[in-house]
Amino acid sequence: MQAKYQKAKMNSFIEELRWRGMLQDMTPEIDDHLNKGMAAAYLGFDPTADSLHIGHLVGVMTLLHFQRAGHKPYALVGGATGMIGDPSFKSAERNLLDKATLDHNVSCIQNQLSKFLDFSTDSSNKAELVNNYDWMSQFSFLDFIRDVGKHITVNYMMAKDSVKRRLEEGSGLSFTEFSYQLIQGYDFYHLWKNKNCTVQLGGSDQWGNIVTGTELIRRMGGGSAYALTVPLITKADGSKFGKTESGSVWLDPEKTSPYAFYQFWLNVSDEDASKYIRIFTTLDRETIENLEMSHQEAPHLRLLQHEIAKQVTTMVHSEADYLIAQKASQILFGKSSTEDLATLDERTFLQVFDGVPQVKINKTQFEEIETVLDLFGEMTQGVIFSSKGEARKLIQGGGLSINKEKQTDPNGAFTSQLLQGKYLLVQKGKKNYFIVEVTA
RNA sequence: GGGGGAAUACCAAAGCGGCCAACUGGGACGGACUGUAAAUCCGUUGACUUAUGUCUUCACAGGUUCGAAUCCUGUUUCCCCCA
Repeated sequence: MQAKYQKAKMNSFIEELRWRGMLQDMTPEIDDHLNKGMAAAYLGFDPTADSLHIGHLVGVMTLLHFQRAGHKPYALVGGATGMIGDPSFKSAERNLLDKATLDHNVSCIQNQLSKFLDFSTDSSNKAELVNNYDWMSQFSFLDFIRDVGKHITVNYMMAKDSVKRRLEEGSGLSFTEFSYQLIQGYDFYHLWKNKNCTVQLGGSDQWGNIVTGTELIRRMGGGSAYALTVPLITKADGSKFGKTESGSVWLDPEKTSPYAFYQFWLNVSDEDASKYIRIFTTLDRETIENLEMSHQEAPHLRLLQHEIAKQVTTMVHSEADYLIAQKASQILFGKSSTEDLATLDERTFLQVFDGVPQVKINKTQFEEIETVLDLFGEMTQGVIFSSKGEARKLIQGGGLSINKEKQTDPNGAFTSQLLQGKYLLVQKGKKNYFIVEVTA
């Protein structure tokens, strides 16, 4: 009875990915293999920055589903491969990072990963973190060339799409990047040999590298291993997923505030929402399908977006951060008043307006302000408006608010009070915010 | 090398010597509407303490004229045709 249940559960991994639209490709006998019992799989993360961004979340979710199906996930952070640079679908040779930066990045990323998977010591399928620098750094070049390089032909390596493309474009490819697939392939072999890791998961751009790994395992160890890839995330309008005007959406709250993170998901388009809720949340199929039906009935409520934003923000940050972000969003975008704005504490206020342009003025200047327009003269040095005329026009057009209060008369008396005793929130149009900080 | 044409605001593109800070379209920004969306409608788009006012602008430098984006001369750049 127990065995039967286990079996159904194991198999569910592929089924799970399939209905979530997270299955791009897999090697033939993988489902039989997973049905036999607990298997181990790994998925690699490139330490190109000191934080993961939401693109990496797809890999994280893949590992998470794998673990939930009763298997053992390894999250590999590429301390060694990061030194080489993966040429897959990159148009140009990459810059190399120095060792110190890489070390820093590796530890930051490991730290982030530890949040998502179950690393507790009592379960047999607990997640583990590995770093390929641990085994690659001791490998001498001669040994590597003899023991690994001998098993794979250059013809085979050049046939890979990722390499072929670079050769055809004529942009060239250094030997360093060319050898990347061998290193990654060897990682797979190493984990297979020492950790009984038989599956490698990855984005569809990793297919070539993963297959080099299964090939190495076959030739060097006479064993079999499997590959499974997930599709690259796309957006309905064709633009790149995971980018905003201000750059990548990071998981590190220092780089992308929880509020901005929450906003990113809230602003997902209707076309993408169904896809993303399957990929980025662990909600079950029934719940998602019900939400979709409700969404179709009342699209303006954007239930899907709200749910994605809630789930993902809570998972990546915390419930408290989610609640703050939600409250801040209501204040900023709902019908709110100066009083609502004043209820935000300073920390939240600064978090919400993280990255918003700021101008400092001193107390004397502040006291000299008589009309609304005075604030936008030399005092704020063209940060908010390039000229007073521009400010005047916008005010007359009804597009300026201070502390959420619409200003309609440029020459009217300036009556706004400071928030937290030192801030003024200037809103130019709907989404352009500026903070004026009054210093002592 | 010879001949012809063009240079106007973010882009495109109008512009009888006075009524030109310069038609119009796009873009951008703002407002209304809305779902922090799309579509639509409206407004702004040289600067100035908003004034039916002043100043600086139509490749650059000069000139004609009471008055020049508009006419003349030179310079630069671009396009086309002939070699």
